[in-house]
Amino acid sequence: MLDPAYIRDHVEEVRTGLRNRGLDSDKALEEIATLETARRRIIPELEGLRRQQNASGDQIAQAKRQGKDATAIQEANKARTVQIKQLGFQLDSIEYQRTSAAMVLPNLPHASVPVGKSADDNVEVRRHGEPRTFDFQPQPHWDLGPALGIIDFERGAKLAGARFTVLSGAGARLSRALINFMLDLHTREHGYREVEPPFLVNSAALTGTGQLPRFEQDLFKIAGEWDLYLVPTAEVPLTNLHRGEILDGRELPIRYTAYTPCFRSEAGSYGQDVRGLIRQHQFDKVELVKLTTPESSYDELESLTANAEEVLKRLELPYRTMLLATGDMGFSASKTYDIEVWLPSQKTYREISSCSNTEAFQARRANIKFRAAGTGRAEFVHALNGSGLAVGRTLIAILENYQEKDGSVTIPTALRPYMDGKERISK
RNA sequence: GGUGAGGUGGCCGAGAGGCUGAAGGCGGCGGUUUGCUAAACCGUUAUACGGGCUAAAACCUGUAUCCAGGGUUCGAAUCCCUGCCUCACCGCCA
Repeated sequence: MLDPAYIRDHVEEVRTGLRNRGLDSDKALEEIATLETARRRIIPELEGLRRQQNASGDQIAQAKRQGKDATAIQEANKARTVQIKQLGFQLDSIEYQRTSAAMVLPNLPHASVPVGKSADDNVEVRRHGEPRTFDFQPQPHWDLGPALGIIDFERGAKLAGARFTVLSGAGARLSRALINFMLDLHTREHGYREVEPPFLVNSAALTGTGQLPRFEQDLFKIAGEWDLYLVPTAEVPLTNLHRGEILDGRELPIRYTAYTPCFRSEAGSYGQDVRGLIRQHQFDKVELVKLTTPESSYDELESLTANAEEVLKRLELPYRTMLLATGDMGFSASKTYDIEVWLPSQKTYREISSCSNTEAFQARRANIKFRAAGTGRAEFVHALNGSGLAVGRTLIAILENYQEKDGSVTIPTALRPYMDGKERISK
């Protein structure tokens, strides 16, 4: 959430930032500014009344102790109590409206983010590895996988419907190997603490990271009287671990990694990536989350992105890293790098990780603060997140990039210790 | 699912209508002492939102906050209702 007080005092700056994201927010900003002003008119009035009430309350107490009559003061207070209650409800209503309006606005882009309408305006910042040249026609994974008997789309559909898939045999094993490989890398070498969170989260957590209230249609909600949703990403439980806390500044940065399945309804994505494992209702992901100070958050974004890229380097998969333009960024992000892996069958780079600095946007929603060394004021942390990596898409990339003419797939060297030393998947 | 007991500051724990932002202890921070460490002693120690002062802070001041939301009352941490959560026991169960 953007700070309503900041919006009031910097309407033009906020308007420009949101316009760069392709959003016409004039009405919303005006509403927030107006509500904020109204709020600051009511607060002193209300507090003045309460102050009088407190003072005469003391008078009553004193009179009673001395055995005097205090009926007159009591009567005056009675009237004022009604007034205070009414004004209090009015203030609650204004604050509710103000927060509701602010909650649906996305984050402001960082100054280093290229202004642009769409993914076409994203900027490539680096590229690693050479796409392999094939002396045969490389197959897409949706042909390779079923042919090897390790991916079963039909049976996935039988069990749960479209966009659900069964991995079996070496496919299931490869997926588990990838999860372990990624978690080991991030915990042993990159300093992240491994977490196994709940795979269901409540609405408060989803509000903290920004999925709610605006994107409920993208989530799977548990039926019945439960306030629970399937996690769309481990970013939600990991970032919310410290919701409502004030952290010791000396503990920062805090780095968490978790493997979770992720569940997304993919509402409105009909027709996109209908084939294969690219876009599923359920997929596995190893996530990276950092909570840090405002001073260090952009350095931490660079290292977090590098941590995710390292997975691809070790797996010897060609990728490029894109700096997203203002129009292509997610709701909560101030700045985002997408890592895209080469897919030979599509002859293109496809997103396999998205690494973002949300600055104080999520921290304000989730109320996560820190206090600099010992004393000092509590202020909002900066929260970062990134995929490290999406497991299903990594599996696709391995199948497609490491395929051989006979339809078998070589297992990347780095992964072999996790596959009982196996070098190849074949029929 | 049933029954019972509870939710007070970073933690433990008192308070049972006004004198309580809240005793006491622990922890944290600052200091005294010390060759260093420990111990001891002294001081200090919540958050949010307003107002004042300010370049900005510091600071001063007000209001709110004892799980949350309602209610009773001139006045609620304290009484009543609802919800949420925790613990214990029973049942069921990986």
